[in-house]
Amino acid sequence: MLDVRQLHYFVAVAETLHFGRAAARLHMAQPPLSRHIAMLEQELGVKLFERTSRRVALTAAGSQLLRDAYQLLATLEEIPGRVRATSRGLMGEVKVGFTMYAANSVLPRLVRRFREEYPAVEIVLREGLPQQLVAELLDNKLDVAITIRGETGFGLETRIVWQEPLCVVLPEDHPRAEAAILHLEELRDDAFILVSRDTTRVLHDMVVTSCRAAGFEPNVMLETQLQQTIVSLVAEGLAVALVPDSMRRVRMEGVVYLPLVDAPLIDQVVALTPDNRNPSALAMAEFAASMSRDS
Amino acid sequence: MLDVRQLHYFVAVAETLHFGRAAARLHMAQPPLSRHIAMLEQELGVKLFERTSRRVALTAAGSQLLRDAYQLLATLEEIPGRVRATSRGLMGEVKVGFTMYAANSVLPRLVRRFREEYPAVEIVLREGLPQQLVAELLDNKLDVAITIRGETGFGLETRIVWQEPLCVVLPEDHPRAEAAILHLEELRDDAFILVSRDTTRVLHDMVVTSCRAAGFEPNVMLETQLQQTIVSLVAEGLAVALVPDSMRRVRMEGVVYLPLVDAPLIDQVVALTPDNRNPSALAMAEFAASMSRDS
DNA sequence: TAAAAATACTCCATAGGTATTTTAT
DNA sequence: ATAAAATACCTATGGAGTATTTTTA
Repeated sequence: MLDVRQLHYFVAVAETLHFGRAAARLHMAQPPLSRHIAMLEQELGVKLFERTSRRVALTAAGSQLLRDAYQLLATLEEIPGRVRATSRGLMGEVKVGFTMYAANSVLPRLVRRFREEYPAVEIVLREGLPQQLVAELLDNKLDVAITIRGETGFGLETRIVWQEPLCVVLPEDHPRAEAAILHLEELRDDAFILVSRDTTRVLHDMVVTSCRAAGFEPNVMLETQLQQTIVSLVAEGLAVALVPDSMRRVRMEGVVYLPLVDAPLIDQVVALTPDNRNPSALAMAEFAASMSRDS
Repeated sequence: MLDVRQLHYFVAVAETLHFGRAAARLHMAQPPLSRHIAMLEQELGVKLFERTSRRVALTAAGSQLLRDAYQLLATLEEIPGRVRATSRGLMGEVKVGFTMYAANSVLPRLVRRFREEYPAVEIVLREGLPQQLVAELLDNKLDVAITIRGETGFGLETRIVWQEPLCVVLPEDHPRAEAAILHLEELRDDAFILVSRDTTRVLHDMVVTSCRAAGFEPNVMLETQLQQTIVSLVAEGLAVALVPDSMRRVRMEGVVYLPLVDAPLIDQVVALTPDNRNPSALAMAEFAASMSRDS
C-alpha cells in the first residue's frame, strides 16, 4: 500500500522540481527526501523523475501520480470535516414517517425549512398510519415520526409541533350550513361518521368525549378508516362529522366546513425513540419542536 | 492530516465491531488497536463507536467515516496500477499532428486501430502543413506527426507508415483520358500545375525530377498551395498534374485519375523528437510503424 | 463473574538527521 | 568547479508488544 506521507513528499518535489527546496518546504533534510522518492519509485516500479544534478523533470508516470495524488490528498483533507459535520447532524439521513394529518398541515413547511437549514441532510419520507409509524420507529425503520399525540404509546419521546382544532363538516343542504360558527350541541340529533377507533383512537375518542361534554351521546352511523372517506360520505348528505381543521384543504362539492365553539385541540407531535443516536434525527426533532414555538 | 494506517484499523473495527477480532485480522495485539482508534477519535473530535465491554456499534459519524474510508482506500489502491499503466504508455495523452495526405490515407485507420489497442490513451488530433507540424514537434506542442518524408528536416526520428505512388490527373476531355495507364513522357507537351515548392518541397521536386527522368522539362503553368486547388483547376481543363494516389478520393466532375508506369513512391512517416519521453507517444510511433509492416 | 476494552510500561524498527560522496554541467 | 542528488551511518521517536486493570452485562 502506498504511503501517504511519501505522496506528500512526492508532491513537494513535483511542484518545486528541486529536492533541496522541496525538503526545505517540508521542514526536513534533503537526503531522507531523496530516499523516500527512491522508495516510492521502487514500490511503483516506475521512474517518477528524470533527474540529473542540474535538472529535475517529471516523467509521464510522474505527472499521472501528481494528478492522482492531488485528488487523493484533497479527499483525505475533506474527510474530517465531513465526519464532524455528520456528528453534529449537519450531514446524514433522516427517515421521517408521517400521517396524512401531518401531510395536510405541518409537514410540507417542516421539510422545506429543514432543507434550508440542513441542506446536506437527506430526508427520506414515508407516509403511514399511526400504529404503523410507531412500529417502524421501535424497529428502527424510521428515525422520527410526525403523528398525533396519543397514538404514540409508551417508550417514545414526543414533542408538540402543531396544534389544530377539530371542525365540523356538514352537507351543504344541512339546516346549519349557513352558520358562521357552531355549538356542538346543535348537532345532537344528527348522525355522525367517525374514524374507526382502532385506526386513530385519539380522534375517535375526542369526538365522543366532546359530544358527551356537550350533553349528548353521538349517534354514530358508521366508522371509516380514512378521513377522505368521511368527507365523501358527508357530501352525500348522509351525516355530519368532526375532523381536524387541516381537512379543510380537502375541498369537495357539497360540503361546508365550520368552526366549533370551544373546539378541542389535536396535538401533532414529533416522536422518536429515546435511544436514537442519529444526530440528524435529533436535529430534525429539535427543529420541528422549535418551529412550533416560533409560529 | 489523517493517518491512512489508522483508517485501515478503523475499517477493521467497523467491519467486525469487535476490537479483539479486528486486531487478530490486522495481525496485531488489541491494545495498540484501541489506542489508535482513540487517537483517531481525538483527532476528529468525534466518537466513532458506542462501546461497552459487551457491544461495539458505529455512531453516525463512524458510518460516515466508514463510507469515506472505503472510498479513499479504494482510490489509494488504484493509483499504482494507473501510474504503471501510464509508464507503459497504456494511459495518457498523445498529441498527433497530420497533413491532409495522411488524413486521406493512413490516419483514419491508424487512429481507429490505436484506439482499440490503447483505449485509455487520449488522442488529440491537429491538422497542419508539413513545416508547421515540424515546428510544433520541436516546440513540444505535438508528440508525433504523420507527414511526408523529406519535409521533416533534421533532428527528428522518422519511420515509414505508408507509401503511395504518384498518379496523373487529367481533364476528362484530354486525348489520353481513356487510357488504362500512362507513361509520363506522353505528357511532355501538356501544361502542369504543381504544388508550390515552399509548401511541400518533396512533392514539387518529385514531379520535376520524374519529368526530367522521362526526358523533358515540365511546362509549369502555375503553382498552388493546396492539392484540392490543383484538382479543381485540372477539372477546368487548364492543365494536368501529378498528385498522390490518395487524392483519388477527391472525386470531381470533369477529372480522371490514371496510374503511371514506374510511378515514384511518396513516403509518409511518423515523426517525433528523439527526446520525447511520453510513453504513449512512443507507443503510437511504434504502433504506426508496425501497421505499415503488417499491411 | 467473565468477556472485552482501556491503561501501563517496555522495546525496537524506522523515519529523520549529519557527514560525505558522486555526478553532470 | 560547483550545485545538487545519492549514499553511509547514527539517533530517537513512536508504534507495537506483554502484562495488568477497569468496566458492564
